[in-house]
Amino acid sequence: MSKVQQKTARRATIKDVARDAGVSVTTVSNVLNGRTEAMTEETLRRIQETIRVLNYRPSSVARSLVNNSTATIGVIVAEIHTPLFLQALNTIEPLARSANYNILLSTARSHDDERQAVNLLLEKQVEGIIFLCTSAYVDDDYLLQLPSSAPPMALVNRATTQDRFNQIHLDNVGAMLAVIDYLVELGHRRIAHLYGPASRRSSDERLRGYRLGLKKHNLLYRENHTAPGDYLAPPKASEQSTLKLLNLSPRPTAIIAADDIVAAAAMRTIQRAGLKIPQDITVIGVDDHPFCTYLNPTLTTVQLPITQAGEQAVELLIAQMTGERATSVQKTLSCPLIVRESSGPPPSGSEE
Amino acid sequence: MSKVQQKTARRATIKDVARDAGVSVTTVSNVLNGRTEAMTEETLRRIQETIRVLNYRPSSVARSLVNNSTATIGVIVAEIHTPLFLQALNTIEPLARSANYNILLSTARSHDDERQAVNLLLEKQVEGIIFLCTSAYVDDDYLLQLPSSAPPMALVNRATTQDRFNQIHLDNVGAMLAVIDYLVELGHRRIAHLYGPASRRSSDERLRGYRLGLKKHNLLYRENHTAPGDYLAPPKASEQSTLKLLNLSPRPTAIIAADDIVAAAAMRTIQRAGLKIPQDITVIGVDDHPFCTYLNPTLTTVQLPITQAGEQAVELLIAQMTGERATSVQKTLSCPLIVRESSGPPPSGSEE
DNA sequence: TATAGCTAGTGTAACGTTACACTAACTTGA
DNA sequence: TCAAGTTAGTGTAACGTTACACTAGCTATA
Repeated sequence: MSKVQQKTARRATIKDVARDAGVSVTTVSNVLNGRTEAMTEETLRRIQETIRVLNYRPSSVARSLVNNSTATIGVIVAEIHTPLFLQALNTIEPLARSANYNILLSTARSHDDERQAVNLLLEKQVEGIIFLCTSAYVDDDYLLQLPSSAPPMALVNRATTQDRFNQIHLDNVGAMLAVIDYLVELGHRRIAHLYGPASRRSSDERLRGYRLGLKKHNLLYRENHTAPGDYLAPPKASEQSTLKLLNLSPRPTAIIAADDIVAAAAMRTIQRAGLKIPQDITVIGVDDHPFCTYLNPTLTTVQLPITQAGEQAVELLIAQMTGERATSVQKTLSCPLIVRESSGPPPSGSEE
Repeated sequence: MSKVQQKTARRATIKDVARDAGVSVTTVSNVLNGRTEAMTEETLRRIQETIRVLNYRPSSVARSLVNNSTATIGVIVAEIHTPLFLQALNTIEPLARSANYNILLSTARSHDDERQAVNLLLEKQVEGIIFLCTSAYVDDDYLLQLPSSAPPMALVNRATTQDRFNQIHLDNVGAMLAVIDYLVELGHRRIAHLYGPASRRSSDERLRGYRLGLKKHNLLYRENHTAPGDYLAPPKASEQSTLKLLNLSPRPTAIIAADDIVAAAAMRTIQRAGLKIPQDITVIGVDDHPFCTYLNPTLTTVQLPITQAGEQAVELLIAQMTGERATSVQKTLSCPLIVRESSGPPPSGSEE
């Protein structure tokens, strides 16, 4: 048996190509970078053939060093309880790739994790960082201390005090206002809210939107119409909160859940209590998980446009990285209400 | 106003640190790499202080070039219709990071996309590639042509003819056998199957497991007990297939869906036809999406251990990259049945 | 007091590529 | 015929780091 191929061959370099093709490295480099105007067909052909034979691929590490650019965007995904943020990568990556950027991915479960991830990405010389974040209350101490040589950043749904960063927020307050408008329009007067975990900024914002919405329509905010709907906790908690609401007399005619998971728990509890959705009670979620359309009835919900936010983050970053725009941008995306089967008018005779 | 800080400062390099600390670059490099034995406290302190002041971070690009190692693993996610594959990143990334590897992410929607992603990752000099894949029938032409300098690869759920790659497969046949065993044990005799899209290898494997299971228990394979349950198509198709099964007389007492999404569509169809799950009919899914526990009733399903597969892929790659193991490994993971509320004994009097 | 050995460093090639300044050989035209 | 211009290249510093070979200055010992 002839040992035709070595176990682990050394990667071919531009020098190997130059030597085998009988030209200088500069000429090969010119071919690699499309500068082929002043070049004989024969030379071009010979170089291309040599590249093919040696299975040569330029080292982007070396390129990065000399060009001082890695063509890489770092993405930190800090929210893992919902797949929405990871799924935004399905849009972010192709978009970045079409602009010739790669995605270096980090996940973060804690503030320290995030900090470590940022340091790692900075060492890797990424040219931009996207935070796909929890709206947890985290401070941004270390973000503020970043050197001026730090690349542009885009924070999706992440709290910060600085407008030196691009920021894309979700209009949680406005979304709740729209939900209440919708419910009142349908005739609901007793609207309950299963509020999210205290650790999330979004929980407060939605609760605020809920209260503002009630006020707007001259409805009383009742303490006992709210109960915890912690999507980070086992569903048991949300089920108990739902039961508590169902036992009120008069019963609320609509429940706005903290998110779709809590809404699903509420739906099960309601159905097991022998009530019909939406005939007896309306349920509305938040997130617009894909599974909303698989529930029975399908779930009316507030859509969180994370994918859209991710897209915009990429575009904002690329505009800054290419020098097309110098300043950072802050924007707030509205969250549309997606009406499905779980919402409808309150049962007749439900007036107080 | 004094111009204390430039708008975009140049990144500090090891030379800047050496100059400011009054030592050679070698000494700084020694500090960076923990070789501080032969060093006075004073020198060490001065260097560390200078690093802090200049906000210096070593360039991993330069390190990669000289060390000929990027400490990066490429991950290609080729399955985007289900979040399971992307969610595996929640495990893969921390695991890789704890071994000091970064994740360079690519998504792939087509064979060409995948090919392009591989080329990109090779240029980026990743030290290993993980395919988190569709089980679509794709050929592996270009994989076979990769040079011997290509890094180790781990294919999760991806077809290939070569055992030069690490491979982790899912035991679809065994899973279906186990489901049928379970159903027969409960007393079911008329078991239907909503089979997956023809483009997926897993669809065939599960159909084969279905037929083998029936045979094992001396049950007749009936053509009309199978119908398409294409999770890539709109749910309408699955609903119609379910209706077709419900209209059979005698009716099947159990339906095994192609995946959880199809199972959810089947459940809705069944419930709207006025039948109860599992009292009138059992429904079983495949995937174990998180939403299985939010359905009403909660869905009995076959768990696809993608996360576990991802973990093992990382471990296999790292073992090869560190030279701990030279050969590739092929393994098949079993897919456990997760029994929840949607399955139970057939209705009494359902014997033929 | 010569020298071997130690301590705390230093100097520089090399990694693979690109940018920039250069040039040999040919062509053109007055 | 020769200067100027063009064509098709070449040669090398530089990017930021590490590895490796080197050394100045001190101490201990015979």
